[in-house]
Amino acid sequence: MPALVEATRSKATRLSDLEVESIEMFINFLRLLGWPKSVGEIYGLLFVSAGPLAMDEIMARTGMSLGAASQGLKLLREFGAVRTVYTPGARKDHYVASGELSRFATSYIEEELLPRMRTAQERIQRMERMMQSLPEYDRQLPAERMDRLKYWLGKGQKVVPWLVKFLKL
Amino acid sequence: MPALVEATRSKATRLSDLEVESIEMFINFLRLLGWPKSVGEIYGLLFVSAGPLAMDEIMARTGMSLGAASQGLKLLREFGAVRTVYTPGARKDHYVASGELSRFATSYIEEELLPRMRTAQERIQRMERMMQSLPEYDRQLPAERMDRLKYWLGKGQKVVPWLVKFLKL
DNA sequence: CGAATCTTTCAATAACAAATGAAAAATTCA
DNA sequence: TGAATTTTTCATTTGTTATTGAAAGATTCG
Repeated sequence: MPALVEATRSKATRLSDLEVESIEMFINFLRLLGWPKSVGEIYGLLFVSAGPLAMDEIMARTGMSLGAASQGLKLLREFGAVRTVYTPGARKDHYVASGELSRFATSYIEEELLPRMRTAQERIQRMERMMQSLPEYDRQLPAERMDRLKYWLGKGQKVVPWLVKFLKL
Repeated sequence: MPALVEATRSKATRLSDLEVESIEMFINFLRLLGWPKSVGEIYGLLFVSAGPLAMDEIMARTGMSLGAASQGLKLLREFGAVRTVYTPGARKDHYVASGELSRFATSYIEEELLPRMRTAQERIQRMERMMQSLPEYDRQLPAERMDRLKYWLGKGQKVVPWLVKFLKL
């Protein structure tokens, strides 16, 4: 039996109330950003962990599968929400939660919200061009709504960079 | 054959480029708030519509089912994103898109984000109490992370009401 | 009132997203 | 180098959410 799987079986200690509380909190928050439950589990566990944890420990404690642990950690690493720490004499990677919680919010804004706002901007331009060829009567209402949309998008574009700066500290 | 279904079949005119553009835009935006595609389709269509549309027209134009149209319109009505207008001599309800786009953002903040922040607040208090019983050494790191979380949550709680006010005009 | 029309509901189905775990790839150690 | 260990990948399975459409419910009109 491979060592990793063996460890997973034998080390399956129950989660403490503290860990459960933390995990639930992050599952809920990260779901808001469209992240799967497994990612919340990993981060929540690491958040209240006294020291770095290896992947097999995360698997054992949460009961999640190899693939979910690997992919979740990869994702969290990419977002800078988790990092590996050097552990002398250890072969496995060991992970700690980064304290930079704002990364979750800012990466959401930068990678989800802002791109969509840019796309919307382009769409609006195309739509206004298309509306030129509508008869005056058909143009009226949509044109008013477009104006409101542009106004609101402009607001968003003003507030978002400010918000990012504010969240980053 | 019921009149509604008959109408649905016969009126299935192709969507204009303008309508497609609008629909795609709103599908993308509303997905961000966790709303299903069908809702984006309805709102996007109404947004560029020159006049009120009845449910069967929405079904015919988008090709969506009776149930999806009914449920989507109900949802949009509840959020105040769509409203019915009086149409003399008409039996069917007729819908228009409300110009109040900020409703989407503010309802998301008020109904999704804020409740979770409140829950998090409670969890944090419980977690701090639980951490009392940890040995000093095990408490150190989690305690630091908790401080950062509290700091960040406090920031969020300050900025959100301000943001809501800003978006509401 | 009662027939016709319109709207909502909801059980069944389809579409989609997440989790699993075996196999491949990469890394480490002797 | 090569055996052991660790990590990643990805086809399959499982679970969740959205859509469908028939039936029930509500409304309108004569």
